[in-house]
Amino acid sequence: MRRDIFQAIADPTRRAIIALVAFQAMTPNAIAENFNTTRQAVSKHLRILTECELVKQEFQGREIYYSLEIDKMKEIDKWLEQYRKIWENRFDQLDKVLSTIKKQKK
Amino acid sequence: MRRDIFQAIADPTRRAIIALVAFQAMTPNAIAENFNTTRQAVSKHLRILTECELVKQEFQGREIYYSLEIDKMKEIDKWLEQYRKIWENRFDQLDKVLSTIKKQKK
DNA sequence: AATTTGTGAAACCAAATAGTTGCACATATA
DNA sequence: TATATGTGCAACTATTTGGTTTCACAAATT
Repeated sequence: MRRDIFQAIADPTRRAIIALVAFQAMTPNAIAENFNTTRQAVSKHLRILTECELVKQEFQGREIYYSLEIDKMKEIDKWLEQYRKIWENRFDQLDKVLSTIKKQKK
Repeated sequence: MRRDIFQAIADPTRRAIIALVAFQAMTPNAIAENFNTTRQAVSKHLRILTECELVKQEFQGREIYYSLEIDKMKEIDKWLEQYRKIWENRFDQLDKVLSTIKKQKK
């Protein structure tokens, strides 16, 4: 069970759950109402998301509220960082090209 | 075969391939040298990456050079956007708290 | 022309995945 | 106290996944 964050967000249902609990903490039942699957299936997704700390649990009596652990999302951002540099560099190069064209016009 | 970009980056070998071809275009054989799997396994990963347009092929005789399609990476960035807003907002709120504390000190 | 090299694809396999049903159990509510 | 409710977990299943081996075939090289 290699439960890394990339594998966690690979499943579309899990991404939808993430989107739901990003705005407000929700119970498994409330979350499950939004999908065509059983509550147990959602529960399994929540377990995976909890295991890799993408969501956190808050116990309130017999209810469990799940909410997004936003810090963990930054790890994806961190991974993207190196590639963002690449596409920003390309923009820099485009800028150079554009400024060269402007100079030629003058 | 639902081949979306999130599923593509879920596999660690594929992320490693992405990292390799980000810097320079490489042939399947050259890529495979970096892993403990067969060339054919790498070929399958390349097929998946090509299918969801994360890498592009450049044919040169009988060799095929693979390189990163950086634009596609932006889709992940786009998905992260909504969550980036959240963590940036939280920073704003932290800023408010900090400035309130500073005021109280005065 | 014969051989080597670079590649993709098909057939097969073990493991992982996402789902289901059925359960256990603690907490509310009557 | 008896019942209803909210939840997680185990067992099972069909499908997907990542890997291997074997092959086909075109492009280079001899």
